[in-house]
Order: sequence, then structure tokens, then C-alpha cells
Amino acid sequence: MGQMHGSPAGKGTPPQNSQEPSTCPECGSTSVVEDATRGERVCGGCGLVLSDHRIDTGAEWRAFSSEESDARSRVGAPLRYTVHDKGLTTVIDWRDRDTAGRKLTPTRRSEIYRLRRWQIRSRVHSSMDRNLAQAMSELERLSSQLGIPKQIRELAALLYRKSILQKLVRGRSIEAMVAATLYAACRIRSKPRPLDEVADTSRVDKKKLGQCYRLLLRSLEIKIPLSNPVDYISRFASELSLSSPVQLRTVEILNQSRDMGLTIGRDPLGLAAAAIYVASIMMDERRTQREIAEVARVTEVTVRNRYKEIVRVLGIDSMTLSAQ
DNA sequence: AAGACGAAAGTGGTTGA
DNA sequence: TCAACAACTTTCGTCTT
Repeated sequence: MGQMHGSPAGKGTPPQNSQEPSTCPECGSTSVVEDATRGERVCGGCGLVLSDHRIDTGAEWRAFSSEESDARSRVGAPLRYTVHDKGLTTVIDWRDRDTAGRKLTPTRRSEIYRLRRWQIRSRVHSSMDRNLAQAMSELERLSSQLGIPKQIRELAALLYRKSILQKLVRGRSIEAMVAATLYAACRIRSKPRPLDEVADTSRVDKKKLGQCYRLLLRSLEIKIPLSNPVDYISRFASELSLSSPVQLRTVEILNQSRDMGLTIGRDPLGLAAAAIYVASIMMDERRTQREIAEVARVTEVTVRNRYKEIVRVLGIDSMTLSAQ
């Protein structure tokens, strides 16, 4: 029982993994600030929240041999935010026995009854928990329909908890707030989904969703940079059955366009769509403007306008495009 | 006939007085 | 709070492949 504490890496040195860079992936700034009171790491340059609610997932014990390491394991399911009580449920049994199976004394027994009542009250009758329970099932439904990975779901759940504490849900629909947190979570993790897509699958109208999203950013003081068109490419390309060379070409085009200052003030979705259009022609896997516009959820007109600009600024002439 | 083009008017959000 | 504004959408007639 002697050596239960102290992480392997030593005190005050959090485990380093790829998810916790000391430079910001968005703006490249090295001024990443630790906000210990909130358990968040925030980029000093652009304000991007790099990680929040840090949990040392390493072992809290030390193992001196592999046998020892195998023998010791953590107890219980990992902490999860998508379960409305964080998965930390203690159930008081209905049997009037203690853990050894002995009958309880009358005093002890009435005490247990009292605890049991409390448990039921605090779990079921608290309005916050009821809200959460409903929200989490909606989150579950939405994410599985959109194919959102568990990690991002958990982040969305965390954001939702925060927005409940800030009383943001009051007077708004749970569905809308859930959708907004999920949309935000996707963007934070650089796996953005078009707002339209989230709105459609959640039956929340686009305007409401946008409002909730902006409220979320303001109230929780989160800064999320504009989404990068590149983050859309692999998804769009697979929906259009485009090969990976086309994807690479698309990314090149996007990077060049950015360097030419073509991307400022432009809808990232439109840029992604146009770049795919150009690349698909160059690589001889042409897709129509309409097909691309559909998956990117922009209009053909936007695809056209962006694509015209790209061709003009990058000096791609019609010969390059029409060369078969 | 389908796809591409571009003009014109409408929409929702941002900005700045 | 309001008007100007930029980007995007909708709609539609015309040209191109």
C-alpha cells in the first residue's frame, strides 16, 4: 500500500502526447497559456481552446515490473460526459443486507432508507439532470446519424454541461443547444460539418442553430477560428468518389489560393467546393458543378465564382484545364 | 439535353456612425 | 439603432459541349 501516488512522469509534468502541442495548430503561435482554474489550455495568439478538462489518463500508481503493471488495473468505467450523471452512479441496493450479507440493525436500516430517497431525489428530480438526460439522448441520436466520433461527442457533451451552468438553455430548445454544441465541437477538433448539414439532421432551423452557436461562443468565451477549407476535402472527396491524387491536388490549390490572399472573407465551403472542381478537371476525374455544390451545400453560382477567381489568380489557363 | 455561364434581385449577418 | 456593405443565394435566360 506504500506507493500509490505520483505519476510515472513525475509531479507537475503532465504526460505529453500529440493531442497537447505547445504550439497552436491553427495560428502557429507558441504562446499557449495554461488556465489552471478552468483546466483549459488556450492559445494566446488566436484564443483557440487546445484542450479542456485535462485528465491525467496515466496510471496513478507506479509499476516496477510488467507483472505488477498487468496485475493492477483501474476500477470502473472511464469518466464520460455523454452519460448524464458522468457514469458515476452509486446504486443503493434494495436488499437490507450489508456487503457481507448480514442483516442490518434497525438504525442502520432507516439510515439506508433515507439515503435511498436522497439518491432518487437528487438523480431523477433535479431539473438539470432531467434536462441533461434528454439532451444526451438527443446528442447520441444526432451524432450517430452524422457519424461523429466519440471523442467529439464527449467534447460536445462537455460544452453542453457548461452551457447549462451558464443558464443558456433556458428559453431555448434543448435540441437547438445540443446541435450548436455538436457543431462547435466538430469545429474545435478541426472536423467541421456544414451548418446546413447539422441543421437538417437535427430538425433545428439554420437560423436558430447559428444563433445558439454564436451565443455559445460569447457566453463560454470560446474562440473558434474560421474553419479551414482543407478540413472538408477528404469527406467531400469520398462522397464524390474522387481518388486521393485529386484530394492532394485540391489541397495544393487551396494552399496556393490562401497564399495569394484569395481566401479572406470567403466561405470555406465555397472554396473547398471550387478547389475540388478545379482539381477534378485537372486530374481528369471531372465532376459537375452541380454535384460538387450539392455535397458542399453551396450553390453552383458560388462554386463558379470561386473557381473563376482561382483560375485567374493561380494562372491556370484553359489549356491546362481542358487538356485531356 | 445537360452543363456552364453570368446578370439581377433578394437574404441574413457584420460593421461603423 | 440604423443604414451601408460584402458575400452568398435564388432565379432565369443564354451560350457551349
